[in-house]
Amino acid sequence: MPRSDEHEGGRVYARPALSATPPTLADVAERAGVSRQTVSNAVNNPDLLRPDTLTRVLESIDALGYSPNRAARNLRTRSSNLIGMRIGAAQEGTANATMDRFVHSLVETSREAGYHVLLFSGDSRDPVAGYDDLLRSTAVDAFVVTDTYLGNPQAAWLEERRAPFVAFGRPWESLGSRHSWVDVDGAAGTELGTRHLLDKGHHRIAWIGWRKDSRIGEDRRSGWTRAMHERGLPTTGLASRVEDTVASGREASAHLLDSAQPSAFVCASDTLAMGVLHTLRDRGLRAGEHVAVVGFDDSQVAQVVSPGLTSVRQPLEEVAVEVVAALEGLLAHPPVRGTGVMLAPTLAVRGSS
Amino acid sequence: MPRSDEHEGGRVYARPALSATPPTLADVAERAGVSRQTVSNAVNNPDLLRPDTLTRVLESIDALGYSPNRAARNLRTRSSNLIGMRIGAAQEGTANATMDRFVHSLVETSREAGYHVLLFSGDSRDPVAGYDDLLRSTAVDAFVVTDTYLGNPQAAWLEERRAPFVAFGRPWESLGSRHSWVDVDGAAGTELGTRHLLDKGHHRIAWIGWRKDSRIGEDRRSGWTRAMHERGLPTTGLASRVEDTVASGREASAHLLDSAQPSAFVCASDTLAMGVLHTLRDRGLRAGEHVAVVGFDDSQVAQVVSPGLTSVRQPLEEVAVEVVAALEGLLAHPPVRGTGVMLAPTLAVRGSS
DNA sequence: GGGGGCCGCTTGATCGATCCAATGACACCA
DNA sequence: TGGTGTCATTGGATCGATCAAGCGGCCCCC
Repeated sequence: MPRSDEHEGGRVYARPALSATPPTLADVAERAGVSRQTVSNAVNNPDLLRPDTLTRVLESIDALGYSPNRAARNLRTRSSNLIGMRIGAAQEGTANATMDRFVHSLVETSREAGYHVLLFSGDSRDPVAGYDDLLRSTAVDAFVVTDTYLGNPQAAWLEERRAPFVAFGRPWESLGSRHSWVDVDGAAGTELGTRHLLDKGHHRIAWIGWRKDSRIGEDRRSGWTRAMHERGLPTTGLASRVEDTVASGREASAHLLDSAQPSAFVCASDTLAMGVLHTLRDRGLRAGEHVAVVGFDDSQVAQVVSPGLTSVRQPLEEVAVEVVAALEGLLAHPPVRGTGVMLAPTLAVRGSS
Repeated sequence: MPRSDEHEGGRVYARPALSATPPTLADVAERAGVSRQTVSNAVNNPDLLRPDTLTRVLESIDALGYSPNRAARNLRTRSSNLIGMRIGAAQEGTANATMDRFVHSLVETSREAGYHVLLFSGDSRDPVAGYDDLLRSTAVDAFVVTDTYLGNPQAAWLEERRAPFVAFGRPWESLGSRHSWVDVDGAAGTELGTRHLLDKGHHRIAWIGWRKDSRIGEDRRSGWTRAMHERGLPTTGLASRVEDTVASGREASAHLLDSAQPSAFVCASDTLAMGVLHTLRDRGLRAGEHVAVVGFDDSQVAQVVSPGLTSVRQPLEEVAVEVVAALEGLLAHPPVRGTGVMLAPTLAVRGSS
C-alpha cells in the first residue's frame, strides 16, 4: 500500500528532499521561467548569465533542492568524477595501515578537486580484472595505482590501454614508462634516521631490511649506507635482510647484537623495529638508553609502544595532493608525458632514540 | 596533432581495448545481427534468448570487448550500484584502524554482490553535507553509516529522507528508528575477556573504560560487571572512566593498582590497554605473569607489542556480510521495517593474559 | 478452422543532463 | 534608419543504456 505522502506521483515542492523523484533541470527551468540550457549554464558557467537571471535561477535551484543527476551528466560528458583505487587483500600489516592513511588523505584531497574515490578489490589471481571492468564500462575517470612493486603488471597494462592513472610509487623497473607518479624518497628517510643516530653519538649503526629483491627495501637501505659512508663509517657486517615480520626482526637483531655489537638499529619498517624492541626487552636492554632504534612508516604501533618508536614518516597528505594534481593535469590536457614527483619524508623522534 | 591510431574516428575492432571510444550496445547488435534490446537481454536476462542467439551475441560481446556503459545504465535504471560510505577525519587511532579493516571487508563483500564502494569525506561542521549531495544527485544507491555514536544526527536525517542505508552500530538513542543495523555485542566481548581472566584464577579484575556519556563504553563495561557479579565478585572501586588515550590508561591503571590492587585489567580499547602495559613496565611488573591485561579491538598494536595483548576481536568480515545482505534486501523490497543483527565477538588470546 | 497464448525478437520512447547551431534582443555607429 | 556585432538565451539533438509495447510465427485446444 502506497504511503499517503507518495501516492500523487507529482513532486512535492514544499519538501523537496522528501519527494520520490528528485527535481530535474527542466523543473528548475520551468520554475525560473528560463530554458534548460540556461539552468545548466547557471550551474556550470555562471559567467554566461546576466546577474539578475543568475540569481533567479539559483533561487529556484535552492527552493527545489536541485542537484544535477550524476548519471545523466556522466553519460553526456563521458566522465564520472570518480577516481578508482584498488585495495589489496586485507593482509593486516603496517603497509596496509600506511595505505589507509593515504586513502584518507586521497579522499579528502579528491573532494576538494570535485572527485570521489571508488574502491574496488582485486582478484589476487588476476591483478588487472578490476581495472578492466571499470575502464571498459567507463565507470571511473582515472586510477590511482598504489602497488607498483617489483614486477607488478598493472602500470604497464594501464599504460598500454592509455588509461589515465597516477602511481603512488616510482616506476622501478620499466624505463620506458611514461606515466605520472608520486613517491616518497625512502633513502632520504633512512638517511635522516641514520644521521639522527650519528648525531646522538652512535657509530655502530646496524640495518635490518627486506630481502634483496625488494626495490623499495634496497632503496631504503641505500640511505643508511650513504649516511654511514659519509662519515667514513663501515657498514659491513652490520646489515641483515629478512622477511617483514616481528619475529624476523627479533631474530636478526639478536644475531647482530651478538656478532657486531651495534649501539643502534635502523629498520626498513616499524614491524622489524618492533622485533628489535622485543630483543632488547628479552636482554634487559632499554630502548633509547642502551640501544637506539629507528623504524619506518610512523605507524600506530610506533606511537603507542613504550618508550615510543622513532620512525620515518611519509608525507602521505602531500602525496595525495600531488597525486590529485597530477590526475587533474592528466584529465585536462592530452597525456603527453608523465611527470614524476619525489617527496621527502620526515622523522618522528620518540623515546627509542 | 592526433595520433595515427586514433584519427580515423571509427572503432578498431581488432584491438578493442585500445580504441578511443568503447563499443556500445548498438555495435554489438550490428555485429551479431540482432537488435539492441536483444543484446541488452543477453547481458541482463540471458534466459529470454534462444541458446544459439545467446552464444552468437556473447561471441560478439567478447570479440568487441563490450561492457555496458555505467552512466547510461545508471541513468535508465535509476541506480548506480554504488554504496556510499563516509570516512571521518583522519584522526589516527585504533577506532580508525578498526574502520579500515571494516572497509576492506565491505569492499570485498560488496563486489560479490555487484556493488562498488564510494568513499566520501565529511565536513566536520556539517555532518550530513556529503550525504545530501550524493543523495540528491542520485550518485549512490545506499549508504553504510558507521558513526552512530551518541547524538549522531545522520541516521535520523537519512531516515527522514527515506534514504536507504544500513548502520554499523545499533541505534542507541532513537527508540522510534526503523532502519536496519548490524552491530557487535561489545558487552559480550568484555564478558568473554573477563571470564577468561576469571578462569585463569583472577578475582580482582579492574575495568578501565570511557566516560559515562559513551553508550558504547557503558555497554562494554556492563559485560565486565555482568561477568564479575555472576561469580559473586565485587566491582566497586575497581572501575575507572577516562579519555581514550594511552596516557589516560597509564594514569588510571597506576591509580587502580595503588588503590585496589587488582591482578588483572579489562579495557574498553587497546589504546587504554597499552597504557596499562606502560604502567606495568614502569613498575617492573610483567604483563601476563604478574598482572593480566585484556584490550578491545584486536588492533595491529595488540598483535606486535610484547608479550602480545589479549584482545576482543570484532568479526568485521561478518559485519560486512550482514550489512551488504541488509542493503540488498532494502534495495530489492520496499523498505518496510529495518532489521537488527547482533554479532558476537571473539577473544584473541595472547601473552598478556 | 479460428481464437488465444506464448516465445523470441524488434522498434520507438525515455531517463536527465550537455552540446550545438540558431535566434532574439540590444547597443553602437555610420 | 539600417547594418553589424555582441551577448544572453533558446530548442532540438545526443550520450548509451533499458522500458514498454507490439509483431510475426507457432502450438494448442475448443
